[in-house]
Amino acid sequence: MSIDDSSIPLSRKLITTIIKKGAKVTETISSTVKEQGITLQQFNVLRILRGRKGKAASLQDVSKDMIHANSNTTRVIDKLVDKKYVDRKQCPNDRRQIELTITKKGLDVLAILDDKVNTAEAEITKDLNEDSMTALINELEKI
Amino acid sequence: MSIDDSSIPLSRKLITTIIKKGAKVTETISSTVKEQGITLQQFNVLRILRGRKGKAASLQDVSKDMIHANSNTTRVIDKLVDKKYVDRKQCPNDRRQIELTITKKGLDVLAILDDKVNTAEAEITKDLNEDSMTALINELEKI
DNA sequence: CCCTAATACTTGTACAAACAAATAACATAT
DNA sequence: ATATGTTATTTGTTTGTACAAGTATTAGGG
Repeated sequence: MSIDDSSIPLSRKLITTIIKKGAKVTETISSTVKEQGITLQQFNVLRILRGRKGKAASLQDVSKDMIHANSNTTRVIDKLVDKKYVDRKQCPNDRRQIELTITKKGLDVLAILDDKVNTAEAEITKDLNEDSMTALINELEKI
Repeated sequence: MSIDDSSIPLSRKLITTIIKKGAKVTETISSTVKEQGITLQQFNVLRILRGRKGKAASLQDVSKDMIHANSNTTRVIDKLVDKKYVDRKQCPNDRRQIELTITKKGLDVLAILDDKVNTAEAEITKDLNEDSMTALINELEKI
């Protein structure tokens, strides 16, 4: 029973692997963006806002693309506003909503990080070719 | 440029997928073990100790198999000792070390959770066959 | 209009993780 | 024996996450 791993269901092995690799990748990218003093969550928000190309986003718009979407989104954005990477103002049409836009300063930070993150990502996936990556993505999407 | 995703490197797409799926799987298993009032970290420690089949483990032994191995391991174990799921005593040969063993009560909790976790894991991987899972594990190990 | 419900966001609190420093016990060299 | 360094574990502090409740604004039915 402990001679090999045959007693461990394959699904458990896969799930353990996904959890561990997820944690490893998260930590690698986190430490990369931390060089510019931001967290992975903050980095993701900045990228989401940049992706809107000037169009304002509400808090919900941002939340739904985040990994841990919840009430803490407000506080993640607080930090970005403090750093002047994001502008937040009340939406005139619906005063419950907020309008979020990335600032020039925010874009500058992203520009610096783009290269470093690309490099980190390439390093992580260096032992995989394009076909492997495509296959991995497709299979992981079934989970 | 925004008509399809061709401007996004494949490695980034893969890494985003791994991070998201890792978070999703972590949350699913976490909420399963929470039914018995323990966290995923505590659950992992219990399984590590069970795997030693009576042989005592030091804090380091446990730490090196944990996902977030660090100083907080002490506090994770504190909780398990409080719940009487784990015994902790000083090692007589080297009084710096501690000897950790799982109690009957700890084994009982694991027995209850085994079924539930197996079910959750099977549910997560239900759209994958054995070959896909094996392939996934092998490819993920390259990361 | 007024009341109730729904929506959008914020705040409070408890718990967990990251990072750094501290304590205690042992090992080695003198 | 004593000082020095190393190992094993613990503690302190700050930041991040989960969960629940609160506030403000709008929408819709009478």
